[in-house]
Amino acid sequence: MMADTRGPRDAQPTLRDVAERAEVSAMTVSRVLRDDPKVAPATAARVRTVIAELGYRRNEMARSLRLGSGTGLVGLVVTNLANPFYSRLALGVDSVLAQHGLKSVIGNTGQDLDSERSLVQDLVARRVDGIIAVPADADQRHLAAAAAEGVPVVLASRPPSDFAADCVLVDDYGGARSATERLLAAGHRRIGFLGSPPTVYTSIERLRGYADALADAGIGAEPAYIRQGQQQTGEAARAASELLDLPEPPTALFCSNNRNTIGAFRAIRRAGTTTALAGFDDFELADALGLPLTIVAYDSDELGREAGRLLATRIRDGSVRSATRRTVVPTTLVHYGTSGSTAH
Amino acid sequence: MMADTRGPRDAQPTLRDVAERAEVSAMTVSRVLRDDPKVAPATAARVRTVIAELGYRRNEMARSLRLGSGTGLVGLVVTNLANPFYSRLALGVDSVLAQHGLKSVIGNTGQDLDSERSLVQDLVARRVDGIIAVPADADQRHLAAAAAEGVPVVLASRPPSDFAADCVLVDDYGGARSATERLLAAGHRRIGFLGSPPTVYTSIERLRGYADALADAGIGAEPAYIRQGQQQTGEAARAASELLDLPEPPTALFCSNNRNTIGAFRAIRRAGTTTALAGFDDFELADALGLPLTIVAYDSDELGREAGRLLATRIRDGSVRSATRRTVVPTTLVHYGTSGSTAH
DNA sequence: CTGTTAGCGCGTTCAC
DNA sequence: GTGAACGCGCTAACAG
Repeated sequence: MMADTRGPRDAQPTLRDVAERAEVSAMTVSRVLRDDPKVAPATAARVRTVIAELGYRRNEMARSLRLGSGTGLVGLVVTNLANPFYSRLALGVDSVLAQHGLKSVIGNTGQDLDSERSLVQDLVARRVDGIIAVPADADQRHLAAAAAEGVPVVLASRPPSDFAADCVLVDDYGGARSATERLLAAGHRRIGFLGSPPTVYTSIERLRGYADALADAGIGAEPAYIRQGQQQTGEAARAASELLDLPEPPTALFCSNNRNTIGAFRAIRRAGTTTALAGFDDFELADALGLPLTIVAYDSDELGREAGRLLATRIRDGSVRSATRRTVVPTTLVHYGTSGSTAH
Repeated sequence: MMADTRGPRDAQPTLRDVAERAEVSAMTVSRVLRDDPKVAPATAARVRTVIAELGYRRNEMARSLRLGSGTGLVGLVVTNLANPFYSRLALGVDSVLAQHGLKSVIGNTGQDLDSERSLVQDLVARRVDGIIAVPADADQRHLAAAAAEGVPVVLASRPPSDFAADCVLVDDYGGARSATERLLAAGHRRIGFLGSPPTVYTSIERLRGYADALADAGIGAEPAYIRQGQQQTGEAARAASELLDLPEPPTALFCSNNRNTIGAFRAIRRAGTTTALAGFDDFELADALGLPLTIVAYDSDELGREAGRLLATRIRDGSVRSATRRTVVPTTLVHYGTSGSTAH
């Protein structure tokens, strides 16, 4: 017999509260909210007055439950929102989803597979209308399960493994390859590689692009020049320093993401060498480092927008099982010099 | 007589589906889910098997509707997620909320009051358990309305106007003041100010700190040295250039946020002057610009975490009407030189 | 034009 | 131990 602890004005009013006060049935209020023309103007006006007086707001959750329609919520699972790349992606996703009346529930996994798993399960339990994810790992069984239960899944930046889903990728291979080719064209023969853990798809592809470019130039990839696993700029700087300290150090470095590029930049500046630098992912102030820098750039907003579009289409069409689509966002090679920049 | 368009395996199974297949009542399944000990072990085992077979997941939305408990969702309203400041804030919020079993629904307003308004209304309609917002404007009636309806509101970075709410602020005044004092101590007498629009609280406070520091040094604030309204680095650079082109240009610039600091940096480098630079908000690579730089730094993650804590407390205690709390996050003055950095 | 009945998926109360 | 009834807030279908 616990008394209701909420004060009378604490609880948000329900449709019934409005109905009683307006002296009509709940149905009539419901119709007014739906702008159903079959309500007498006078009645509708009275109901609207009461709605305003009470500050009534329809409970969208209850509504979606009744309608069997979706919740209007989309899960967005990223590895690290603090990375500008992912925040831009999130922004792109959000901008497109907003146009479709969808809101994004964001979740940060910190590259941790367990977090990702429980996050996805929670999103499914909350009955999101779809999920956009940047999977942390090749183990994507939780995402596959969600997809199997009829929740549309779109992957960003990394492809699905062992299940079918739409995805938006970056031209990892091509971008890495052309950046490396540029270094080769500049006469470099000893080119180092710095990248994130080799379990990540993007890292694998970018390494492949790098290695193929070298191979085409008749240069075998030198394992001693390849350092993988650095996630933060600090680790990256250390790895770069190790390469620069080699008896026969590389004369150029290619970095598979902006964490590594920034780390490498710091190492080069400290070492005082003239090592050439190229990297994947653009970043702010890349033009202001006072070092020539070749960057593989791409539009991460667009990556998000495209993911949003793919998902919105799935949701609208309810086409859970139609053919899977894959989009690849192109890359551009940008050269930042010691003064200004030139797109290429 | 429209047939159900969903295939049999499309829909997520309900508690009843589990009950039928396990040949028990819905109630028993419900009990198993709640780990109610009053279920025969054998029955429980059978139910659990079916749950696994069907991949059943409880509908959290329906559950929260029935329980009258919250939705477990929190609205997070920011002005620009692409700004690292806000993405870190979001991350901080999310990390704390996650510990309380809450998820954040994110919304980006792009500093647009109308978007903010509709966003907040939508969040309330979705029955979020609370809202954390970085309000775009002094007009916060929509937030006040939400609070009045019993939805806990916490403001970050800017204080509530015309209503009561918890908030987490940065020491805008003190930070700006000490940075300006530092420039004064270095001998500067003509110090320019670059800031965002004067409608924003943080901008007002930071200007005040700047002006008071000057006043204490017996220097009147010179209107010609004050440029407000720049939101992006491009505009900021132009404004800075205008100051540098003055017949008697300032010998130092203080910038009220990192957009303006970066813009000013570019202008100074282009002009080739030795203008001293100080700014609010730390940013990556601030140490690598090859220019002495004084930065008012603070922990934006912590700002988010504190906001999350305040909100979580409100939600847990249901203390919608207890006294309002205000936290101020301290700032630190950091000096980046042409080689390395020193905290101060 | 308006109200009544029924039920979305779930959980509480109270019987058996 | 288990189940039937009832209701959370809302709305489609069917009366009147």
